[in-house]
Amino acid sequence: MPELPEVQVVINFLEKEILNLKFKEIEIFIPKIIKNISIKDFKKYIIDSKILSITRKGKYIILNLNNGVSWIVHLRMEGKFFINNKNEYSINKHTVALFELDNNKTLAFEDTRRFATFDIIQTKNINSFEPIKKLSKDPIDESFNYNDLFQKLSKSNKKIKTALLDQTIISGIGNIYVDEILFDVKIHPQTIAKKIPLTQCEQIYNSAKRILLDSIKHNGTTINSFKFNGIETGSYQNYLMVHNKNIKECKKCKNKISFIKVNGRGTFVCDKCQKLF
DNA sequence: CAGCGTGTTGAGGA
DNA sequence: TTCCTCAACACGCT
Repeated sequence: MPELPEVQVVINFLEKEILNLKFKEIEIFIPKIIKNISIKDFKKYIIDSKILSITRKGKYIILNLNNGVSWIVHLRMEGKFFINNKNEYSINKHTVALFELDNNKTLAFEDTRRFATFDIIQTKNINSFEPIKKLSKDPIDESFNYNDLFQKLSKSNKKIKTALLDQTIISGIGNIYVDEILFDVKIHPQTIAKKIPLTQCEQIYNSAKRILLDSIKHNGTTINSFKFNGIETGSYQNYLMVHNKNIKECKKCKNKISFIKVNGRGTFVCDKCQKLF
């Protein structure tokens, strides 16, 4: 499900539903999701704590609690939250965890492929938590600077698509939006990153920002599984220009859209519109 | 039945 | 050492 827009939509939903509530009982069905702490301590830190704020770093969701601790969630491929009235959620084989809240509702977490992660860290140490420490800024961050992006890309021998998926170069972008961004700026995904000039880096930044914000406005993209209760399913899939197997020809030049592999990732590209540098 | 996938990491190679 | 690639993670869908 999740790249930056989908993660932000999940956060917007959670903010509306669970801000200022307290966690009560917790059941963990798939223990391996909790990475850096025991189940016992995970429960100890979360039970009876109040959710003060929910923030995002790249694709990480960070729930800040009133005991100085933060619960960090990464949805990876298929992590999903569900909010229900108490006793109305039915536990199934994909249920990872079930949290009882102090307003007679429950927060459930499901993950079909079991790649999602939970971590617990002191809020003041969030930025030294290794996976977050390594993240670069995302394109909707006000302080994002495309000169910095240019500096990083100009040192990289990776293909531009691979570089833009590297969360230490720029965060928040995944396999769908990277294809959309590169189509928008007319750059072929196999272009070597260091060959891209500053002016194109500025365009990449502008496109990325516009596309990600636009997608958030449409509640994200639903290809297979991005849906959860309490919010209408995203609709940005209707606005995608290339990354969708139903798009057979280029919306700009009518050329056939190619499907290639770039570093093992399925990639949609218009060979006519997108220039290889 | 085989192949594929919206993400990330660690092992192994250059 | 540093940079890069690719398999692995786990499971449902085509």
